[in-house]
Amino acid sequence: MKLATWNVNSLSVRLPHLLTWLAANPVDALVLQETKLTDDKFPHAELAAAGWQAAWFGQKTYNGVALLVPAAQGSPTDVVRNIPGFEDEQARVIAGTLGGADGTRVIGAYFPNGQAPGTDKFAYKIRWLQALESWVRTEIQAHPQLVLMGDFNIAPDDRDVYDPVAWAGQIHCTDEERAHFRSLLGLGLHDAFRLFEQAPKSWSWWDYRNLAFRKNQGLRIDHILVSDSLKTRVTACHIDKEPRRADRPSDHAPVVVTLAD
DNA sequence: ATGACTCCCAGTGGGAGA
Repeated sequence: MKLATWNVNSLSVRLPHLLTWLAANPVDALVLQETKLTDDKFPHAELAAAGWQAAWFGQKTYNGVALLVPAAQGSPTDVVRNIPGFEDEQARVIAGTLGGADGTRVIGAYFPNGQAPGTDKFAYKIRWLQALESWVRTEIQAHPQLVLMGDFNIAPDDRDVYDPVAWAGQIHCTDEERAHFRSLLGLGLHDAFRLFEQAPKSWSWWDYRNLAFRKNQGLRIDHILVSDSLKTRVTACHIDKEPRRADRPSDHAPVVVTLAD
């Protein structure tokens, strides 16, 4: 089984890239972030024509998430949009269960950016992280086979940052954000990427500016966390840089995890 | 260099992203 996450930075702009990627990477589930589409504009017909069914949850201009699975597969069940009990005007979370009630729980999330420590947006990021943690705690109890993946907007460690000195204490790299990432791990989740030896300077995002991709100056902020019971089945996890080389690419690359059946 | 690019909604500029 393969599961993946990708921040597409506008699904209307990136739909051709997405269809190309899906054709070459027939995953069992893909979560998208930053679709930037209201629900009435979600391209479900184009995806269906390519063999993919979807659940989606979006808004105008910002945010927006989706969960894609092959049309031949059973539809995800118990689909949840945003964090239950957490009032939020922003569309950031979509969850569904694959393979029936005792199957794999997939949570796709677009974590808040947070702008800068001390701002209202940072305070919102922290509140959102606290709400996510308490919800995921109960979700793992209900669904031991759980994966939490998406654009976390947190670089967990200095090795996930191209210039840790320049980024010290900056957004994505603050102690407070990193402590929340560790809190998620404390729920019994594991960073699938770090279960394996990886090349140094592995990033999932590169700024559009400054020739950052060409110079490989980026951050690893897109993650796949797997629960204890899934961890034993994980056989690989990689970042697919190929779509970042395309014309008009997203600034993020997909992350893919492979699990033994 | 408080930049650099890209997206969006707007509307001939500005906010947000990371």
